[in-house]
Amino acid sequence: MGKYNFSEIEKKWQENWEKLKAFKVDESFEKDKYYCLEMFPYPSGKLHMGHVRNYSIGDVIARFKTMNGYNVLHPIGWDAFGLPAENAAIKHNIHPDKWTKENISEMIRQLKELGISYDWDREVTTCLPDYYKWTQWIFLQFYNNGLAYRKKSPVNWCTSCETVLANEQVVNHKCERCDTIVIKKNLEQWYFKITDYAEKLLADLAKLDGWPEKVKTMQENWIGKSYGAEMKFNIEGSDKSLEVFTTRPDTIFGVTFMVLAPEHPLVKELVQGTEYEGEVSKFVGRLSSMSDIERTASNVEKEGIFTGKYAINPLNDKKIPIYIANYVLMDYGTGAIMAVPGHDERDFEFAKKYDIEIIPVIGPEDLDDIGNLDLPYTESGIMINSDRFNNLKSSDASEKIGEFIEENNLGKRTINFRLRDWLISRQRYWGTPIPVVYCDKCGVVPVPEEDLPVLLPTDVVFSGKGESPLTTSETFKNVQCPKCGERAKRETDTMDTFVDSSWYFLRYTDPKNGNRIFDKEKSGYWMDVDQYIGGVEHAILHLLYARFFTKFLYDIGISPVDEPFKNLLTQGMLLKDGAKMSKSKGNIVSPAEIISKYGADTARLFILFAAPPERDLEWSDTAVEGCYRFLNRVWRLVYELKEYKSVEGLSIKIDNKEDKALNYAVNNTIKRVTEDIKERFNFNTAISAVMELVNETYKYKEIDKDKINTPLLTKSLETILVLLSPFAPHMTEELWSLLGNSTSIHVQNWPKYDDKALVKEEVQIVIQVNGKVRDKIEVSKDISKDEVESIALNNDRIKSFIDGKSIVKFIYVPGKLVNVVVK
RNA sequence: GCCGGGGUGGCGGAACUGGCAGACGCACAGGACUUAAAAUCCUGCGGUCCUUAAAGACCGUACCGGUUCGAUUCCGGUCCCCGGCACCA
Repeated sequence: MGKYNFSEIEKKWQENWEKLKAFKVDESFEKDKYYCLEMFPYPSGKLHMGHVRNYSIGDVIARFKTMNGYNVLHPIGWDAFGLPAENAAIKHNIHPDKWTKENISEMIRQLKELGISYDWDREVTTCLPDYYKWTQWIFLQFYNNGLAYRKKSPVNWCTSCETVLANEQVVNHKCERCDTIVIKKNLEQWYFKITDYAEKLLADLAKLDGWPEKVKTMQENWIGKSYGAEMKFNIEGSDKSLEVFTTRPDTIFGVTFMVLAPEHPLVKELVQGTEYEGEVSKFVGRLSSMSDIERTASNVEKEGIFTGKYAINPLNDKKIPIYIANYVLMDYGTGAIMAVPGHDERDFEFAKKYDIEIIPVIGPEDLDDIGNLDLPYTESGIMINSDRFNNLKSSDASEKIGEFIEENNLGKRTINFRLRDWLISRQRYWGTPIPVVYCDKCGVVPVPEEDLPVLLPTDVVFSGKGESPLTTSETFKNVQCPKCGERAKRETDTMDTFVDSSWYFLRYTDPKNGNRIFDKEKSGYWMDVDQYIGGVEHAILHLLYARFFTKFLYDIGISPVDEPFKNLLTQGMLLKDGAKMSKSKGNIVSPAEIISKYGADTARLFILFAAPPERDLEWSDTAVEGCYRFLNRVWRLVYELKEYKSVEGLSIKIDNKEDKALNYAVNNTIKRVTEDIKERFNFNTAISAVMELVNETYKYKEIDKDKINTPLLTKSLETILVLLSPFAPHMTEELWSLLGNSTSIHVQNWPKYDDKALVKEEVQIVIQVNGKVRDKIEVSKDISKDEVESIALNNDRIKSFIDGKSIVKFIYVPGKLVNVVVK
């Protein structure tokens, strides 16, 4: 008998699929489309198990949809700009371009080894000019619409590497490369105005029924919408005033002090020339030299300093001291707060420490004595000490006070978001150049569309220090102003790589288009992405940015949809020995190792069988072995029985008990596998179901040789192979052709089950007494309640349990169980 | 602190709409085949008790309580684990 030689089989079919372009997309637009997308990888050079899981999940879905008659777009590409390439350049003296391209070809090889059904003609690579030209084009659209702007603002800075770091390159407040604590530095940088879309990004989360609740909640929290009021507090003895934002206008009569962030622009002015100036600037200086980690660690004690100045509460003209303190953040709200120690934990702690007055203004409804109120009281309740608003419910008071301040021009009701604008400048070489020129005469001049792409130069020096390596390229830096033709300087920063990945799914719809970002008809046909699959670590950044881009491109008439991803599946992490697989922990299992030992089909099968896709997956070497054994078992079964392959079109006749059982199993398995894949993505139970059918078929072949129903047996074998084909594409293809089929198993129609085969004449009914199973009986499926009742009550075993007791109730769930309730 | 997910045999997990808890697989044990081993095939496999045995009884889905004829599933409360956010005014 032929042995299951996985390495030979896998190689053979991979070459075959490649030659035939087996998974090339049909662009006729006639069939219903299905766009199945896995998050494209960074080309690190090596696939890890997380990739294998990601692409295996996507591949099963893509193949399943194809077999169900959909025109499936299943592309792959490379998120190819980024820091590791530049680090390699510094460390190994290899150009990022070369390093990246070598990694890509290595990863292509590994992906092909896994047998994923990609259309390799639609590859997208973000570091190639034919892609980043359009990234730059999008930048210009943002710029022209006022959504790309420059601003000076504090950014993450590593003092050792002498460069700006992206948020994602700051791990635990430290530089991921050298572990130096990151500080803030004031730099002029480019931003995308994502805050203009805060409201839409939040509201449209409600449309995303196919997204996990978890991801939506994370985005909601990240956007952080809060309703409140903005109010002006005049400063005593000054024509200046302080603006504050509060979500609790109802507490305004309890304001006993104000606090400014140390970076607040008015701080200097408030203390200038006063006895407080020295101490205050010392305090501010000390805080600004602190790293984020020192300043914002959760257990840091509140500390502050009095400015010597007072503000006036606009509602009761009360004079309140102005402080500066570490716990107020410049980048939320207005950078200044009205402090209500009676009803806010933080203000309370501060007031206690600096001995500031505390006035309660809200109490619980059943409060008898204000003296008994436990402060700080942060709940809602009934207003006290609040002049004409006394005795109102605090929620109503919020409204009333909001109206009052608007009527009296003291402020306005407003909404605040936590979301900040997106800083996209990076002092990096290996990224998309920002298409902008600075001219002494004309100022900021965008590069005209017809001059795109602004190409990355190659004559640069990688020192790993200081400014962008692009500043070392004279040919790049020095240009003519596109407007006036005078000498000008090119922007030498590149864009955050998250910009590149924010629109790649749109480019897949028309990846080769040289004239436009993508064809309208094509993107209209393919978008939106029906199923997006990736790690939950992208829940906020990538998925929020991609939504932002899509909405913007929709608004300017480019994107056909305003939400990119209809359904999102976030896969769980891979664990080994209870910990996340990671290089630093040394608990990595390499896909290459598993593939060479057991083959890609086993690797795929295990990773889908061991846990449902959303859950974390614990690696088990012995369980991998088990999956390998299962594939061998299927191999032997089909190999041994291949001579039974029946003549096409022969109808299946079922007449004995064994045939009926196998026929039931075949149809039931089709039903279960179909539902498990289609409705729940529960690949683990789908695979279990196929295993059961394999077991059944093994049993069946042990009956008398002359009793074997050849067409039925063939049907069973073919069903096993077809149902298993999305999971183990190589082995099933080999066995399929061994059974004499001339077309690929992967173009077969997904099997349909026969309802009639699933009807059992005899059903098993469980008999319970008081909810406990006491016996099981076989009865006709159409049996009436009265008949069941009489059978149950005359059953000897049941009799012994109801003997001497009276029957209170008789419950019959048709086809399932009866429950005799006795007392 | 807030938000999300989870807690079921020795292990991964199943039970989809309130109806037989533990499918399928792993590990383990016993047996068949074999000179032997591997592979393969068969059998057993939640706990306690009882019995010569067949069988049977009771307990059991983190914990406590509730609803129900019936709860892993629904409700109230408690504990623990994992993930995200966090001085957000």
